[in-house]
Amino acid sequence: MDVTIYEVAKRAGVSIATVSRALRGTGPVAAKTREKVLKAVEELNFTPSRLGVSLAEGRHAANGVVFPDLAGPYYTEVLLGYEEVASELGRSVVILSTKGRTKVNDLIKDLAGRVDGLLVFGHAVPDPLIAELVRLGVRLVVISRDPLPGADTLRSENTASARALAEHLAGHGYEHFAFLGAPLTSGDDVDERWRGVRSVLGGAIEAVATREYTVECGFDAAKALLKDKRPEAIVCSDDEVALGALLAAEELGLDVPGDVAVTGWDDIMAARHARPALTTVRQPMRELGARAARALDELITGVRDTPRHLILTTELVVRASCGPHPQEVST
Amino acid sequence: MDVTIYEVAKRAGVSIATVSRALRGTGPVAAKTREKVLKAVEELNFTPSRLGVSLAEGRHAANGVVFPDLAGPYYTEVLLGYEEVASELGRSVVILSTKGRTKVNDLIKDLAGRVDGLLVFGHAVPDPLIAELVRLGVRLVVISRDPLPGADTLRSENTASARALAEHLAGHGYEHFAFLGAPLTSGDDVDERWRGVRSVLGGAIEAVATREYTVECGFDAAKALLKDKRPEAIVCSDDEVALGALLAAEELGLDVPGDVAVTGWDDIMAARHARPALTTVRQPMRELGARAARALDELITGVRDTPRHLILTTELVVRASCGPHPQEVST
DNA sequence: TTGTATGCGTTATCAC
DNA sequence: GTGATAACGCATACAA
Repeated sequence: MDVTIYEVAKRAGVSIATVSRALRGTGPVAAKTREKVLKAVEELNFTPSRLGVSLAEGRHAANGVVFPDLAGPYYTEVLLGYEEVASELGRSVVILSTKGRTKVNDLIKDLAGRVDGLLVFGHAVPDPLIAELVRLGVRLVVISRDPLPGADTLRSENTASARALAEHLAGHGYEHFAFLGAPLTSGDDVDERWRGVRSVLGGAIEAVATREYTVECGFDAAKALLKDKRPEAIVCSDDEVALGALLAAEELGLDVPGDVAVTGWDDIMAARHARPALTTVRQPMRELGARAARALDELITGVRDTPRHLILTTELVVRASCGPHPQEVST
Repeated sequence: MDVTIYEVAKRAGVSIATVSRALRGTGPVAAKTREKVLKAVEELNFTPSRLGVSLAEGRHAANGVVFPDLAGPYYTEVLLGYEEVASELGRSVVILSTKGRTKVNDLIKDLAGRVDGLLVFGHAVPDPLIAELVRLGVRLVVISRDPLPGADTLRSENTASARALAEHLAGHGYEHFAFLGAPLTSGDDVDERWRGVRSVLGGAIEAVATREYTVECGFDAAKALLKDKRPEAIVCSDDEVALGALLAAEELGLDVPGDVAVTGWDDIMAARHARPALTTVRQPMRELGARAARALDELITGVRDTPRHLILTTELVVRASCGPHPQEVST
């Protein structure tokens, strides 16, 4: 990556304008000339400098993505869907993880300066900074959050699914519930799930915090919870916390769902393989990422310039962990 | 991100050279002048264009990473270690996934054109292309592979660990083994593990292919294997395949390790939580990524210009899945 | 159909 | 201490 368009032009005996035209097919070039150019390109092994192209075109041909962490399948799946579509659209993906990072704002601003648009997970970017980015004209898609002025938002449906899940559990006859996975930040996915189940179960459900949304944290919190008072059913914020809860129950010698029912959220691959198989709400993670990439592309190319707020549908997946069912449902 | 250095200069009543100097602290600037500049910068909300800076500096301040997929904790962990250190060193990370991608070579070349150096996982980049990249002068760190001319390579130790694992299993008295996870490409991690165990177990162990290194594939392959002839111990290429094998055994009503022993590799978080807890070989995934980032930085900055081939040490982690032990080992 | 010249936004080398 | 100005590598109006 050292040879420039000038050397190609000289070797082919043409001007750099002609080389550029021949290579990108913009403007007319005589067949014979084109051949000379291509030959020179071949011989010199020329590849246009990305920097030069970007500077001249006024675009990076790259998208950014900001996430808190990459732990667990959720972020990974969304990221893969995002990268795949971005790549299809000719855009690279620049990543930024914020967890445990100092000077997050600077990092995010720097990132914003090297891409045409940004995908942001939940609260990985502080709200004031989001507002500032919007003000600066940065194309933004925010995932798993309430609608935000100036940016696209994209999420899976939570409230109705949460209600459906709660009603299903109530149908099992349970009367004492716990919601594991604290709804720390309002307006995000977990908060919506919490509100959804509570709107059905009311005072019969109590929120219990986990430090993070991981198997480990779910395990710790569930163990403490189950030792203390024992709810009949634990509604977890996500599958990983739920897997932790299953392990905690086992360690305490409790049967699931016999002694305590457990449910998750997301339907990650491990949910189906858990013992017992996990009742959960399926969320289209891959598609979330893919849609985000397309939405960002629309914003960047200017096909659309008014923000859009999309909600993807989810599906209640009933398996064994929430209790016995007359006719076995397999998924 | 629209205001240029010229507007700042005009507003501050100085030249662009002075603005640049004031901002990056290169060259002398009168205290009073600096203040004027900073004020103008503040008022206009100026941020130097990444493109302009990169073009002038002749560097991208970005690293690339090419992986086949992001499925499972292994790639994710390495990636996080890599991104963390790269970020510390002031470099962004541009990702590229090759799985199911057409025109992989073009994508990789494009990526190479927008970064200062590349981290490559195993065989995510075809060997001929690696050679070409080396020829083009691209700084390269290849992970989990045999040493390669012109590039750094970095991996965890495999052979000795595999031998230790095999000897441990032999110590249990087993006589018929299977290696689950076909060593498809020679010179990579799984191939080394296979050779290592075979060097100890000889004809007593047989290789069985999995389509990929995932729980699903491990499950399928293990089920077929266990239905057919039943080895006393299954040595899996990695923890995910091993988790699949555990599930397969359970589905077939087999006890682990009573009916069949199972071992993994990597020591991902789920290994400790598996039932039974998985005997495995711990590999420092995070550190692998971190080291890769530092190595790349050395290559890019020119601190070092001869390739280095590093091997990180691993640790045999004996848990319950390989059989009963006199004194219980907990990890 | 082709070439010239300018712009893109910086940094850095010189003069002053 | 400061200011012109030449790179950096390309795309593209505009002229020819």
